[in-house]
Amino acid sequence: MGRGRKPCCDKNEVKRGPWSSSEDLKLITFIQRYGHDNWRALPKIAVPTLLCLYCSGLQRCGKSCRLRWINYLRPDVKRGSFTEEEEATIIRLHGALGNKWAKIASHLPGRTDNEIKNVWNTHLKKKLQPKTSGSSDEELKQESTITSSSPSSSSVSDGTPNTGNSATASESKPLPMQVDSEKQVSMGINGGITEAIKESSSASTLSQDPLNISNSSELNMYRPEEPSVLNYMGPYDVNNTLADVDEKPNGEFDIPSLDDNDFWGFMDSIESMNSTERSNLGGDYGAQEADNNWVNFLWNDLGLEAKEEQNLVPSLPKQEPVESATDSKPIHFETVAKSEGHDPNMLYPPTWSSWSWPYNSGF
DNA sequence: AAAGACTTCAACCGCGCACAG
DNA sequence: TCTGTGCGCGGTTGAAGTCTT
Repeated sequence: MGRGRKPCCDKNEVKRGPWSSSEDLKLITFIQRYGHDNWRALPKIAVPTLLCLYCSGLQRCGKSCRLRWINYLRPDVKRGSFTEEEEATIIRLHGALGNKWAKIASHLPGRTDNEIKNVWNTHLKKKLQPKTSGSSDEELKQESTITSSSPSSSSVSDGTPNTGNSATASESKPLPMQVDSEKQVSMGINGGITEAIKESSSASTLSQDPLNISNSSELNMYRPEEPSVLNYMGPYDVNNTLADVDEKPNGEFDIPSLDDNDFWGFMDSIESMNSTERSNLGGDYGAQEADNNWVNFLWNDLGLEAKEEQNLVPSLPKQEPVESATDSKPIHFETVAKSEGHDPNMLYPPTWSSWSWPYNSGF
């Protein structure tokens, strides 16, 4: 043997397994800053910048970064259970295409091939099994009714497959980091926000964007209630740590430099807290809800937002030379005042429409 | 309450394809 | 044409969660 493909990265050098919140944060800040034209190079860009005494940097294989981004982190990924309509579409397309998960996914905006593959293997295959083996005419008829009534069937036959990535404005807009409402509610870090979201998005949580809000009374509803990372009283001195996140008079925030050990240590500490520690905080800190903490922290607690009118993210240079490990630059975000009466103490959640997604490669 | 079985799904792996030099 | 490189895809794995006994 011996002549196989060269492995994309040295397994001894890259980290594997589940992603931590801070790794997610590092990945997304880098993608926002540099894009993802070259997945394999991404960790190489990231590592010298991120390498510091405390945190080991984004020591992930580019492939792993890509997977994490596509399947979990990208803003238009739709999470939560599949609707009956989506399931019917999968069944129909699987019948036509077979295990072409990526193709099937292209007809289901916001759904990833991996997710569809999982759903097929865990639910749909079993669901269909009794039908295919000993299916009665009644059952078959029922199935064909479901599939033929699927509104998305036209998009299949018209020969213009939806890429599934563009999330056109007329379609149901996915939330930034959308998760299903039940999961949202149990997420620890900003239970207040997510409770409000759940209440406000009564029947169709997926068809409307609960964060796309326009007046100040609605904004008030989304202010994080206690406990929040902003008043966290755990083992870290959060007040000191968060003092690094300077709010400027115009509503801008600077995320601390990536070699800011206090800040990143704090981020790491949140995810590493055990359930007892979380419950000691007195809030809705579920034992397994550490993932996405950074999402809530950034998007909701800090209210970060790309500047739509100035096209902030695309205007950043694709790559800036990093001269040395100590030459890291702060990742800088800006928030947008929602109105003239912008209250600097108010925490503004982002809206999907304020995201201007800069990358051509399918997003 | 505990142990084992089962389920779920994020992540990994290796391959094929496209493309550049 | 050949070779190397990178990306995307589909199959598979295994940790964690849930259910059953």
